[in-house]
Amino acid sequence: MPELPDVEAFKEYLDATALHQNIARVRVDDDRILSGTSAQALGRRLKGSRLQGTRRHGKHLFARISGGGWLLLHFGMTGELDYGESNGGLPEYARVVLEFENGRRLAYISRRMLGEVAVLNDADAFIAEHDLGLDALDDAITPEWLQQQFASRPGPVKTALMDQSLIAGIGNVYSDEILFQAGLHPKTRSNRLNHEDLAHLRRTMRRVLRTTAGHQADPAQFPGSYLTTRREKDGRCPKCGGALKTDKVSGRTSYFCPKCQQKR
DNA sequence: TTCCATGTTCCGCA
DNA sequence: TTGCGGAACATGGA
Repeated sequence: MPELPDVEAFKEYLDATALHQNIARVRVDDDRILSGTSAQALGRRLKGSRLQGTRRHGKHLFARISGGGWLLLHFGMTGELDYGESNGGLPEYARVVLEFENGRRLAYISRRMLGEVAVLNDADAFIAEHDLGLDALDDAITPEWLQQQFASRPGPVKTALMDQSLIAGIGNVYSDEILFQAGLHPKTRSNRLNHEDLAHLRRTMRRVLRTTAGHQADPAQFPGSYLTTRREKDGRCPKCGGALKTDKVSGRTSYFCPKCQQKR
C-alpha cells in the first residue's frame, strides 16, 4: 500500500491517536527494521518523550520527538500502523511498539521487513541525503518544471513518475492510476510530452493523490472510474469496458487500457 | 513448488 | 555524468 496517499493516511491516523502522550517503553521485536540505531538507542531517545507532530515527504513519515529530533517511519511495501490498548494482543508482524503511559500503544507493522525505522536529528537533512525530489503535491511542481525535468528523459513517463529523486511519493499502483486518468500510455517517452500534456498530467496527478488520500487510500472507497481496483488478471477498463493489458516497466507490472491510454 | 507482490539500493551499460 | 533496466533484499500468499 504505502505510497503517498497511504502514508498521508498513516500521518492523519498517527496525528489523531498517538500525539502528546508520554512514551513509557519501546519494544523492538526485530531490529533489522532499524536503520542507523539500535533498540537500546531508540528506547533511550523516545522514553519519557512524546510525539508532538508529524510531517510527510513523499513516502516518508517523520514524527517530532519532544526531547529533540525526529522518529522516521518508512513503510516499504507492506508497512502500516496500528494504535490500540497495550493489554490487547499485538498485531502480527509488529516490529516496533511504542507503549504510552496511558495504557495505549502504537505498533509499526511490517510483514516483509522492507521498511525502515530510524531516529534523525534533522528531517530536511535526511531528505537531502537521500536525494528525495519534490513531494508529489508540492506546488513547486508546475508544467514548466516538469517540462524541464522531462526534457532529458527519453524513457517511459511511468519511470519518471516513480523516480523518487525527481518526484517523491508515487509508486507502481498510483503511477498507473494517474496515467490511466490522464489517458497516457505508461511507455510514452517523457521528453515527448508537450506543455499541454504536462499541464494535464500535473492536474491529474494532484487530483488522484488528493482524492485517494481523502478516502484514506482505501480502494474500496475510490470512484468507480478508477483503475486501481481492477488490477487483476482479466481486469476490465472501468471507462470503456475493454480488457486491460499489463506490461513490465522498469521491472514493475504496469496495468493500463490500450484503448484509453495512447502514446504521444 | 513456483511465481509474484504497492519499495529501495546497487551495479552495469549506453 | 545521467538515465535506465535488472537483480537483490525479506517474507508470505496464491
